[in-house]
Amino acid sequence: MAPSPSRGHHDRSGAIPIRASPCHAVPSRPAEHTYGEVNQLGGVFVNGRPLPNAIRLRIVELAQLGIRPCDISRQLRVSHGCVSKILARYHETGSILPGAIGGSKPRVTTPAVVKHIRDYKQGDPGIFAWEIRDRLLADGVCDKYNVPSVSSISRILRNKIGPLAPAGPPPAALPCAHIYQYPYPGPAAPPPAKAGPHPGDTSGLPPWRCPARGPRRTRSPTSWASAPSWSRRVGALAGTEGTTYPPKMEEWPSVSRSGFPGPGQTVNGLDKAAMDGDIKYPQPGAGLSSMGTFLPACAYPPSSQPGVYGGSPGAYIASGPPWQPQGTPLGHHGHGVTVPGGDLAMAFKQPGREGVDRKPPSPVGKAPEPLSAIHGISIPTSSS
DNA sequence: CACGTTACGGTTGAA
DNA sequence: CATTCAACCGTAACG
Repeated sequence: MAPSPSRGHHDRSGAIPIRASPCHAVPSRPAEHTYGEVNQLGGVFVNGRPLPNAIRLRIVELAQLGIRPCDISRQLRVSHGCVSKILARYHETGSILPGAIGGSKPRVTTPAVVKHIRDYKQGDPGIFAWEIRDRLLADGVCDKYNVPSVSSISRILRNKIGPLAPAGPPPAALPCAHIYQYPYPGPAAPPPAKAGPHPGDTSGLPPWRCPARGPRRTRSPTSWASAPSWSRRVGALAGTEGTTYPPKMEEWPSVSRSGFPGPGQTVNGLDKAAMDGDIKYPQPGAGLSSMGTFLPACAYPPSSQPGVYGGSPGAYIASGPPWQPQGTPLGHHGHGVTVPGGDLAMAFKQPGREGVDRKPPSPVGKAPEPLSAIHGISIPTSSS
């Protein structure tokens, strides 16, 4: 079918000339073991999957240090579009986490909604689905974003209310708004939450922007930002107190949500282990230097993964793009170096830096300080 | 050259 | 259990 129905309107090049992996992994065989592809910058990525939180974090951190997006892009070997997107999101939501992937939107057909539909139907058996929809809106049961589609209502009528069965279980009457509650179950992590979303505390990142709270989106209702609730994977980091992590771990274990542990703490508990994992993830790249060593891995838990970034790092990591120009000097410090995200975060917390951070992409004039001071990253601002 | 935007191919997970 | 669908992803390329 149409590839991207909703999105496009203009067709850029029509056919994508080249895909990311110039050399080996031919796109034609996606599933097998092509878990890593190499982009034009030599960075490794997995098509369809979010970048590791560590990298996302790094992007934001570097930006806060005054590094220009283009330099961040080069340094981390992440496409500038991606850098741009992540930074933009961070500015807007305060979170570096990717949006919730997959699944469905929050169910609009909550018991309460179904109950109302049933009521409407019982009250007027001849009522049309669209009328029900209107009434849901009119009665405030739903708002325009939550209201079930006409087809959904039809289905509900057919499947759940078909025979006009007597009302079922007492649905908690929750106005649509409640649908969007944060379900975070997290038994494991006692949410520091209420405490106070202070900048810098658990969130780790110095929000140079206030934490995303409250309605702020301008995009589609379901988009990431608005995604507070159902996107269980989102929002842990920045400003939000999410704290509960999906047991699935299918996502990124520590780095992200643990939120860059503050100063001196063991990173929440998983740190060590998680870090270990990180260590195994070598980045082909150069610029990352010490960073590179611990970055991504965290994201890809070896064994538990269904198959994705599994097992051998080697498989995932292209040993380096053939065309890879530089041979990083920083290449590898022993793997022991890993500076957990926490360090970086701490670095940020330095007083004084704050002033600078607020800088959006453009103004930045100069990098205030050589990152090297922080973690030995050298920024080739002049590379080109 | 920098960077915002978007087509595209991809993954994910609820329905 | 397999399929469908709609969300998100990052890259590459356009502008």
